[in-house]
Amino acid sequence: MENIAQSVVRTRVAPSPTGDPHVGTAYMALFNLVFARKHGGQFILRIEDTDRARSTEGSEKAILDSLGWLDLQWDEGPDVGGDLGPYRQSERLDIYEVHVQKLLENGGAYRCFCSSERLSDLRSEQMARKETPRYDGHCLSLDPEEAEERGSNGTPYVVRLNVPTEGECIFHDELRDEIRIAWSQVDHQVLRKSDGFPTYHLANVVDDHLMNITHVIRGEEWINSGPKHILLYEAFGWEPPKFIHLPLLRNPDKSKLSKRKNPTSIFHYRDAGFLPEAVVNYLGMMAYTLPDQREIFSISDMSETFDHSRISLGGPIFDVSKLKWLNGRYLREQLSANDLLARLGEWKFNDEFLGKILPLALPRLETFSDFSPLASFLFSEKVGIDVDSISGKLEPTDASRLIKIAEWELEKLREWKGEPIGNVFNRIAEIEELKLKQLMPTFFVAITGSSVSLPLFEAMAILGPDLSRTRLRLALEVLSEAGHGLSKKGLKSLEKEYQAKYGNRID
RNA sequence: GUCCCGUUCGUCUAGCCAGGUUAGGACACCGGGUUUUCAUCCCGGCAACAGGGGUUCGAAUCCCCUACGGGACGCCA
Repeated sequence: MENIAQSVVRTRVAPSPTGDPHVGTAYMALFNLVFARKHGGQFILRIEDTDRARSTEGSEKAILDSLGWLDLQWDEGPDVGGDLGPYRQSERLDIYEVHVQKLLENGGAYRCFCSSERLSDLRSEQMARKETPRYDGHCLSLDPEEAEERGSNGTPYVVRLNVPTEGECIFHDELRDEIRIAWSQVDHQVLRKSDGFPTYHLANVVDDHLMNITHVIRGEEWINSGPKHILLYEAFGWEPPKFIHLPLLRNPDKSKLSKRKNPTSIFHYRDAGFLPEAVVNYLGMMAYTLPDQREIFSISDMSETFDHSRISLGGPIFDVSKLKWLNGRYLREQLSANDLLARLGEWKFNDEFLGKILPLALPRLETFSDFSPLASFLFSEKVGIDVDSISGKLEPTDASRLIKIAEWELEKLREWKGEPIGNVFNRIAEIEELKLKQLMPTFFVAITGSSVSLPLFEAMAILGPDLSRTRLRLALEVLSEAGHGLSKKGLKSLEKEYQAKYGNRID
């Protein structure tokens, strides 16, 4: 504790802008934030957008917006700036380049010219021999000068970490004490890809050091990469930060929390009508209790009393029913009727949101009182459905298949708007050789809970991707409970079929 | 498969580090009360130290083994 007080504590959360803003990111951000606040330090937000195939601007904005919605305020970041920026890794390429050169010079890393074919052959050979797949050090034996020349001639190459062949890496985790991993277990990690971008490992270590991060609080999934990071700190002659690895949030089946099994997008909870303070409070309850065991607490309550040694290490299951109870307490105990009005206004009862619905509803109205039944599904988390209505004009098992396919196709959508959503269904109808009229009743009911409703594509656009996905999942559950679901085998063959007809799925 | 991390009610957890508790609280669930209904609220109930070996007068707590769960093994992060 004493050495924590001596230097200024700095923590960070470093999400990569791919896909939806994840509750796991918020969970990590919260613990980093309260740790920094407790010790009078700073909390930094850094965007790790080194995967140029998957990173998107939209996703970065979503991260900023969602963490902002939760009131997890960062002291430095890409939007607010700071003295040690830039805070977006894609803007720091020259910095990484300098450091890569340093490693190349001091032998901490080496150039590797192996083709991806050779690498994948190597991998399959190793798998066949039941060995752990890893790089065999082929290019390590290259003469460095010769390698440098080949590189400057334009031959594509990657830069790999030079890992000791013997001994073990010992490092400390503040919650687990000593962790020992044999160097023989550590792969010669690629540090710079052939496109010139750094990988996570390099960028992360360089940035954490240059941004004076004192405590790296991150998910348990990183423990095995610890040796790579320690090795990099050593190669640069830097003192490593302290590490705190938090247990991972889990699905009810105990696997790592994933959107396949649970709503993981922060926006899902916003759109489904949760209060940000309740969501944060719940996240704080995962793996942690305040010293006095309070259940209702704010970020500042948690900051004032935070003690990282109270973190429990079993992976907590993200259980929505307790979150709902907690949200209910916030609603009932913290809000007056007037507050509630204001909050409902912030949520969906405002001109902007209603304004999107009204043009769709207007042609379908005879009286005002027709409006609410038409639009109520946009204000609900889920809708009431049964097997018959869900099946529509399809056989129930076909409905299951098609809903699954739609889920996968919808995930590919970059822009969640009516027209592209419509295109998805048109494409499915075409490929499956169905008329849209046969296909759509199922989706109408799944999304709106009724066959009398607003135009579906526009309605889905308004509902948002997260709630739409939840409804499709619910429909699948209803079908499955009635015995019309997809078996494990069926799902596998569907995936193959899907890949053949529609192309690869994305994550 | 190899390595790493973990394991207290169905779930979140307290207790463990500094061995002695009827193993406590909360969610969920069940029952009762209040409420014109429902919800809230109140009362009650259910339910756990993964297993086996040590150490000790005494183990949820310290040590070892086993089992189980999870994670990592990418030019993803």
